[in-house]
Amino acid sequence: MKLQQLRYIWEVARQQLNVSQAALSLHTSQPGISKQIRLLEDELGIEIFARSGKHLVRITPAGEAVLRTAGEIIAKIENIQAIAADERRDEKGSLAIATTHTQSRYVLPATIKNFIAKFPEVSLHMHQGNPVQIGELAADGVTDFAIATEALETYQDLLMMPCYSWNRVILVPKHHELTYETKITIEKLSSFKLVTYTLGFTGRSKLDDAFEASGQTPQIVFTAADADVIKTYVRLGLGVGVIAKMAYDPLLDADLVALDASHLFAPSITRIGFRKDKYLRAYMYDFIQMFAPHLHRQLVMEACKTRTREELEELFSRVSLPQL
Amino acid sequence: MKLQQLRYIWEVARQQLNVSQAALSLHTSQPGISKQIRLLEDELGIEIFARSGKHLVRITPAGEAVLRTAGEIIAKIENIQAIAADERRDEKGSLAIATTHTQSRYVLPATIKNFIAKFPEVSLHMHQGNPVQIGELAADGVTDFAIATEALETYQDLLMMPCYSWNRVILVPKHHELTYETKITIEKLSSFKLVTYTLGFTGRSKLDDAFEASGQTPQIVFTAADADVIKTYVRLGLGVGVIAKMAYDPLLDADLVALDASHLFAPSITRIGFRKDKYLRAYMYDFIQMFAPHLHRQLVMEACKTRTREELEELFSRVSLPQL
DNA sequence: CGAAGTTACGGATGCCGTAATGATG
DNA sequence: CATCATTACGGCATCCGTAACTTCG
Repeated sequence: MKLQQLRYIWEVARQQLNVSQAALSLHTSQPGISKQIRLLEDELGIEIFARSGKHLVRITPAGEAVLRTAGEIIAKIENIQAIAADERRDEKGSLAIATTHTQSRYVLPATIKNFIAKFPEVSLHMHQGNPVQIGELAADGVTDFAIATEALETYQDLLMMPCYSWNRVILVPKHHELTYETKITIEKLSSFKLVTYTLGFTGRSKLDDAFEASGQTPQIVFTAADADVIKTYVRLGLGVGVIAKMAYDPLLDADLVALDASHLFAPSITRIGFRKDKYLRAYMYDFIQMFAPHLHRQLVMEACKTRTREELEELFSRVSLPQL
Repeated sequence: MKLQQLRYIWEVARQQLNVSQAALSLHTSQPGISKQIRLLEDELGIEIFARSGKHLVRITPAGEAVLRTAGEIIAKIENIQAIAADERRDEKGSLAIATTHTQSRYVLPATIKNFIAKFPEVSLHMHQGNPVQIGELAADGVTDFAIATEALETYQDLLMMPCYSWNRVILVPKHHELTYETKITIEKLSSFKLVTYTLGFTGRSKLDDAFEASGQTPQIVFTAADADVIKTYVRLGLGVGVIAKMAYDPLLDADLVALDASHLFAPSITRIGFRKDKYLRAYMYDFIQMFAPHLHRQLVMEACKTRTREELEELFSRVSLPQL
């Protein structure tokens, strides 16, 4: 069994069983991969991929188990390389982040600006997706970090740490009637057509919860995965926008008015996470702290030592989160 | 980086940095290992072993981290092979058990007899040692299982499951005055010279606890790691023996009398354990159940899923242990 | 018939073992 | 001086890439 072979089967699985695609992404030849997979299967005496004629059509049950283990091995190999690079005080490296539009467009730019100033030799790779994809990317070891607000509890393998708490603003054109309200209520808001995030994005669930709790049914006429699209439709007069506060840019969005809605919705918490068995390069700890100042190296290391969600929550219960 | 190189550094570390020894144990040549270690260190750009001249004298701090990770990788490679062997329904394999003299001499023979009858193609390897060594052997992946009564709580990486509960007998020559006592007390026992287990072996701590609790100081004149030695000295008239009940053989020890001492000491629990990240072959599940019938495959799998000691204890709190 | 996987084959890399050399205590 | 690690070197396996072939949709 060779490491290459494990990388090959892993990449083939990642590329939906397309060997040619895997060859491209690994910068090698298709026949080489094909052959090595065959050799590995022969050595193990089992089929990892089920074939229909010459095509790989699915992963066998045993293959599932082998691939999972192979993924863990590959991650640990990368850990060894990272340990060595840290020991060498090598400033070069890469940082791959999976996150949502909201984060990469509105929150991360400031952090990343500082980060590249301090670590000019680290190459950055942003992967955008919905929270489920983000979780998978980090859990599969494709990215170093996942940053998102929703749906990240579901990944057993990810260690998630709270970064900041935030709430929403109501976005309306200038002189909209809501701008004259002294205190907007959920009931009042229910009477308007709303434009907000798609289900599963950027704390959308808390918004639904608030309406549900007050017994109102919101008139949501349009949803989008990112605030830029929402703003566009608010400008078109489609309805009242409800977006994350950090997604309102006072300069670029000067034509719109943002009304604070913290009293209407429960705050959401944005988290950063990574695989539990991941070795973090020194600059990765720095990145985390630049993004969330309370997450200093010491605290992150302690979080890594926790075994259960309860312990983890207890650890962070003593930490006060920044409010956005 | 190659898997061989990881195996090499791992074995060198295991052999107290003796490359020649590692070469022997890996059935290869010393220069080959030497060279591959150098190549790996060059590739990583760090030293894994610190050298004084040409001798490896210690492991560098970075080397510690690399070696730990290498050990995990090697274990996972073995897991892949085990998954494949199970899938092939291969009855061949090996089972390495680290345990104490008490277990291998008195308790395991029955289990092993059944096991080899059912799995004649599995080769068995017994490693004997003190509880600390036993824990290390299993934690390092040298053996599949650790079976012992003491000191196994300390290994974070091992999943320990209770097998049976047992207590002690007092061992005396025939017609010894204790054989005429209707109910032996701790106080009475304190008045005799005692021969029992060495500290750290076979539930010795419970024995000390019982004397401590009653404010007595036992007169322990001789200790040994195994009951055979203890019996020998009881036969010599050195003192009264206190051994595990299962170590008394009515046939072979017919010249001695075993007096039940369950009322004097708290019961001890013997446990079986293995590395948490270990894949268990089908026959390993069978072995566990042959040794401890309540530990059926389903239960062991559930135990593997627990994350904390509390969860684990809760799982087993509902299970009644056999009493020996 | 085009896309994708397998077979065939030649070249080059590199791993392993033997033998010789160099340190170490 | 005996033990142990490193260097030197030759043979052999094997891994890779190109080219040709085959199969499936």
